[in-house]
Amino acid sequence: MSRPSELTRHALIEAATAVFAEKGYEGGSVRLITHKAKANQAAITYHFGGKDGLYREVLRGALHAFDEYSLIDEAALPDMDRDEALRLFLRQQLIPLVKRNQLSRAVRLFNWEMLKRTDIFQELIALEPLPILTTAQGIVDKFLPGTASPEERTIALIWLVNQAYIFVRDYEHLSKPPTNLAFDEDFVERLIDMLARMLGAALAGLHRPRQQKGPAGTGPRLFTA
Amino acid sequence: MSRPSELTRHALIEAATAVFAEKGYEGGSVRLITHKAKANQAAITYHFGGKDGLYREVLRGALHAFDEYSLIDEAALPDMDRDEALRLFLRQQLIPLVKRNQLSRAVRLFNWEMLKRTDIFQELIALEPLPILTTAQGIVDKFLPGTASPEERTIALIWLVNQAYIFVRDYEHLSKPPTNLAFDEDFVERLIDMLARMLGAALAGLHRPRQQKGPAGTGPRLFTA
DNA sequence: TCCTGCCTCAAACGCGCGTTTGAAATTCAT
DNA sequence: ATGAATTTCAAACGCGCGTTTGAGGCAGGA
Repeated sequence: MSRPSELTRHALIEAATAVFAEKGYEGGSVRLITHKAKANQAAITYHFGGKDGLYREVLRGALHAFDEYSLIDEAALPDMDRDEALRLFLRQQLIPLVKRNQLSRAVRLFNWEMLKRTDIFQELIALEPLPILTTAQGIVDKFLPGTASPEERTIALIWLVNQAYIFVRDYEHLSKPPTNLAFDEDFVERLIDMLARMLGAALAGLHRPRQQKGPAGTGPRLFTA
Repeated sequence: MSRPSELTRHALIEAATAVFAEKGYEGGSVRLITHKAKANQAAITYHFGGKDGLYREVLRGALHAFDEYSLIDEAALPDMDRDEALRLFLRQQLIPLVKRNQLSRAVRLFNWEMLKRTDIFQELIALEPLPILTTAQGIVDKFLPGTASPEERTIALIWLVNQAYIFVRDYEHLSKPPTNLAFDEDFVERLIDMLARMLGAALAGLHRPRQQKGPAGTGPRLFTA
């Protein structure tokens, strides 16, 4: 660890994590990263083989941060109340709005990957499932009955995972006119509460009787025009 | 219109609309656009003052396409059943999944603007409200009682607008492993139905008692886990 | 015919990007 | 201390980007 080479390695990963979390993979330039890390541009190629290798290391660190700092104990999830689990899940995802720590940077990184998937990310999660996804799947399973189709489960999963990211994505837009939302802790608490009620109702509503209005699934095609 | 200059002008706008709808503003290069339009690169600067001017024209066309081809008659909205309005709204937003027409390209353009807001877009909607937003606001108003706070209305609006885009964003990811969703018309119909039920329940659940687990209307009790 | 405004074109400009180069500096084992 | 391996460094390379240049084509009126 004290070997001088490890020093710049660590500084690069640290700087890259901050930059990629803020700007995404494409938006984060090696010039900015090396400047923040007080290192030479060539160091990235030397230590990581290139920008992609550095990003892979950053993603690994983010996955590790989830193991370490996650609000949700994966093992305790099955025994949890489903509304409580939903709230915990939302709180974890909305952390970047009020905190700046390792967990919030990890959430931001995964948020970017939701928007623009990277091959590097794709390969990484092919080996090991993303913690957020397994958690979300667990929550969905608490709401959907065993009779739900795989397709329904998949849609619900994708849907749930994206719910909090709507507000994480770029809250700077929302805090300026015409929206003017103030993202302080009180607001985020209200947001979590409101979202928890909405998402809970949405998921709970899934295995209720369908719309009485008509045969929704096989109804007339309106896409012809 | 038949003046030779109008010909390349129109070809440029046409090509630019397709390119920007597919790749967004930053991702769409003038070289690709001019190649598609069989025009010279300098023509963009000549006719529109630059890439931004061309994009402004594309956005104007998209707004016009909404006026022209929208599935939702803004005037008829207040008298519509709220679930029906929700379904129509979702159908309109999910059109890009199954059709490639002017409306679907407009939806895609606005989808990109949801992800990465452009100054050009920002200025445009400052003058005139976005049709999608007013429609969504109308639907939210159908669900939320007059007693709801402005903050709640705002959050619900932002939330609703983003719901369909989750699936529009990049359905190519979802149609490949490990998701493997087939985006044919039948599937999109089922998706609309499922989302309509979920979002309807979510919005309707908002002006119900808060996280009380008691009231019988809110859903099944959580005796299980 | 000549001129004048409109329009097109190939080429080049300046910039930021990720990466490579080759030598200097530093570290480490012998 | 010495030689080899490791690590840093400033500079440059090649590429794609949006834009500019300046010459040239092409009308229509005097």
